[in-house]
Amino acid sequence: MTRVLVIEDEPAILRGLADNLKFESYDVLTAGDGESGYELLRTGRPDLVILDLMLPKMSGYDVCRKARATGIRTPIMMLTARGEEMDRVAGLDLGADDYLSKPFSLPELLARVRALLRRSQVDADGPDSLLFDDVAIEFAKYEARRAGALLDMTRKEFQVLRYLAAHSGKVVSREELLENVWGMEKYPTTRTVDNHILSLRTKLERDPGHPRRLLTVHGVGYKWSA
Amino acid sequence: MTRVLVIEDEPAILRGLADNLKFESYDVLTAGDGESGYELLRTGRPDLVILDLMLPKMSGYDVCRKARATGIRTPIMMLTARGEEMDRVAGLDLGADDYLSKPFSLPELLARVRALLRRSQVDADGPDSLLFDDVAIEFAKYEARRAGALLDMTRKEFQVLRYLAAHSGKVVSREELLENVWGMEKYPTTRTVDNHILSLRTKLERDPGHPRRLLTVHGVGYKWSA
DNA sequence: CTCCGACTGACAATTTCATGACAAACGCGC
DNA sequence: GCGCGTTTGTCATGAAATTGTCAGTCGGAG
Repeated sequence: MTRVLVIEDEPAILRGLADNLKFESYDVLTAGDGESGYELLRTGRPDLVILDLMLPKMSGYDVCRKARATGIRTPIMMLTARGEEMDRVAGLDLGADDYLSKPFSLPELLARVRALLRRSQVDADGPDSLLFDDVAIEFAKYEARRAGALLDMTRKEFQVLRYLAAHSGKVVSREELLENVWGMEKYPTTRTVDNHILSLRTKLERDPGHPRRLLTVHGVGYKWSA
Repeated sequence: MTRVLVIEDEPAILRGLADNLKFESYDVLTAGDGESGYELLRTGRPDLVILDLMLPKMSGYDVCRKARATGIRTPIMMLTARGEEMDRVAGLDLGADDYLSKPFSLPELLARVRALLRRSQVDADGPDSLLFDDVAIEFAKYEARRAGALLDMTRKEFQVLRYLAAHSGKVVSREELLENVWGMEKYPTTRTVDNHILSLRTKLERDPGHPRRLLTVHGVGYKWSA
């Protein structure tokens, strides 16, 4: 069963969310403050977290940041109180995956929960690390080394590489990459994908001009060759 | 060509959508109310429907429900007006595949349209792999090996081969191939088909001069012999 | 304000595709 | 078996589509 962790200090809202999620047949964990919430996030193996911004002991921001810093990639939906001037972008950059302002409509929250879960299922099966040639990559740490030396790779590059590696061998179209790595709210051109492939190649391939790992399949897309 | 049906009563929006979809080289059908929209949905063979919720004569809900009830599985993207208290859950249960709230960003709509279309095309006919003689083919990887060695095959070759193998034993006319592999809007010469058969034979047959897999049926077409 | 990553657009390089010509093979009637 | 019209095999070539690459812009984070 899918497990959802709700971290929220207002008992009425916490209760309402928990009941409704249970009714939708999710397994529900709850926490009333940031610290215990973070503990449950670490230990309870939730598939998704609904995280209030204003919390006792540790703020939602901090929970989110700390989780991401330690490699936890569980999808997080942030809740902000009415009138709170949440900087959506800042929140998303902390690693939250979606965000909703109170008061929210319950059906909308449930729809977003489903959407997040659906999306996370796609890239959840990505590998935690990659080893090939003289390269070692740890996705949790966003760290890549080549012959021991740190490579300067960007977030997007990690994401693109991880998605390709998650579907090792299978050809992935540019559209599929855009949809799953960038998300539907963004809409760069397919040319953008090529650029990231290009930079990945120059960093990872032995001979970037004749790639052996990040392969082009003309007219279709790219594929990762393990 | 991919055909999109837009059912929307506000002329400005209808026009805008139609123009932009045409610019993206879709074939566009339009309807201004629910009833005529439903008729076009039944008779126009669209590949996707963009459906406004509030419509004269028959609501978007009803169009969607009626379509699903009669076995029409065309992907449907629903549009909801700003401030409308749309119950997304109810909408989803009616069988809509995606939603967007007005005002929406055009690029996002187009991205979602592409995503929906791609998903609906995933279950294209044909086997996932082929094994015969000393050849092994995996279509998802666009990879063909002969005695272990990679063959350099093009996208069209994979597509043609897959279609023939999907109808193993049955004779397939050139016209049928052109329609199903190239698409109805393209119309190359039947000579083009022969060329692809030729290259497939030189790559896959033990003795390309005396094919045993890709057989010619004089005056009719080709067939795959498993 | 400055830097860096992300994105765009242009152009070049490459790959694939379609066409047409001609030769070869086929089917059929004699 | 022979001749003839039709269909298919084969190849070279140019067109078209796709991708590689780079420089420059934009916007947000520090």
